[in-house]
Amino acid sequence: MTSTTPAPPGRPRAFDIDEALDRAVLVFWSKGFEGASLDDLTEAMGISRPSLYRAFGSKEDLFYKALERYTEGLTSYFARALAAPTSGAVATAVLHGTVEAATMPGFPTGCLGVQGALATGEESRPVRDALIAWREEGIAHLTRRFQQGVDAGDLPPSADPHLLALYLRTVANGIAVQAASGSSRPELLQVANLALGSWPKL
Amino acid sequence: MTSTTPAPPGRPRAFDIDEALDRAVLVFWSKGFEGASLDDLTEAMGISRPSLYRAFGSKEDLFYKALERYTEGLTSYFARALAAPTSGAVATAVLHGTVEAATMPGFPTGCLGVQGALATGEESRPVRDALIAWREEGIAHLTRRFQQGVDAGDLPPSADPHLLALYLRTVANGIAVQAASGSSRPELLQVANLALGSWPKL
DNA sequence: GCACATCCGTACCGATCGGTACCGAAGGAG
DNA sequence: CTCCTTCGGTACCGATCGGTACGGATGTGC
Repeated sequence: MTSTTPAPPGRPRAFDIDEALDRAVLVFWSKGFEGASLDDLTEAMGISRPSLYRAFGSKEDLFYKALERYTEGLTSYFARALAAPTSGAVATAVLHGTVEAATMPGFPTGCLGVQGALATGEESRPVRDALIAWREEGIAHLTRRFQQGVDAGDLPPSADPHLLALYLRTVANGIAVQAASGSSRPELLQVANLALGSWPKL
Repeated sequence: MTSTTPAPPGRPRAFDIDEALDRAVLVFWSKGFEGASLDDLTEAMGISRPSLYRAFGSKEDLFYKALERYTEGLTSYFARALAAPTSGAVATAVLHGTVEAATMPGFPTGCLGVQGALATGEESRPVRDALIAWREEGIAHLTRRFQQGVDAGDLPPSADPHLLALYLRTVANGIAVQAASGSSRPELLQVANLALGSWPKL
């Protein structure tokens, strides 16, 4: 007996909501928001259409929840990378983590946060904007971390934290696109290491 | 009187086919292949639906022709960049050109070759694959150019032409994504210059 | 003039889109 | 047991999707 909520009224849900969400992540990841139809989603999740709507609200809400789960799961390397001891180690961990996450065997290639909705029609604009904000948030986290690096002296005083953060995010975006195009993990690791060659030295 | 084909039989076309194609480029560029509906396209092009089909075949064929026109027009900087005197000048021209093309005032942000169809549903896979091939072709051109650079001695003998080409394309992809996310031209120019800092020195 | 070929747009096609009304089933509370 | 709430799926909704049949218009070649 766990200490979870005692037991909600009504008929209990017959499927694992997190497992279903994981399946939705894979569909959105490989086909994008607009390319993923409700039939694609319900088939992959193993549930009927009304069940999906009861559990997640709408296709758009499902996407947001899938993005959240993706962030906390397959992209958790990012939060760990921010905790690396030096700014240089952060940069290395971010790019290496990006390469690994974007070329994970058994998963779609690339990054949900990039290819989920890069250019869309008018009605999917909120989703596109949410992904822009998602990427922007990553830049903001990196900027703060590199400002700490400047303050702590592991970056030169002349270093521009925002520029470095934008640079990392740009290279990570590019890696995601190349992974989606079929580039291999070893190739992209070389690219990441080459990009790290411009990292400011003390 | 020009020296074009004398005059085809039948009723002459009432619109400029290249101008219509330019409009289609803008629609595909900003909304992507899947996000661009036929109503979006016909409205922007100023022609009716059957006219579009007579002139271009299908939505998919229209996209391919739009991509071709985009390549020869707004992305012609790439061909010029390849003709720069040294490998380093090529790299600089490619990234600077990418930034400019991706942040051109009055045009959609980003790059049609990236956001036109990055992740799609099953039925749009040929379009996605065509864009992968389009980007791959750019890498192949750069690889050959940098091999010339190694042979000519403007790159160190240890330089890997393919890796350098993949690196440039990766950064260019990332710049395109960031431009589509709203990053400014000056910001991205700084990013491009930072990326060029890893360029191998003689 | 007459054929002929191509273009024009209106009005339509079946298919698929995202989303929901409905009703029976399955649980807890009294 | 009865009530109540939520879940289950079938079967459907209007809207939009990409694509086309068709009849009138407009040009060239004879």
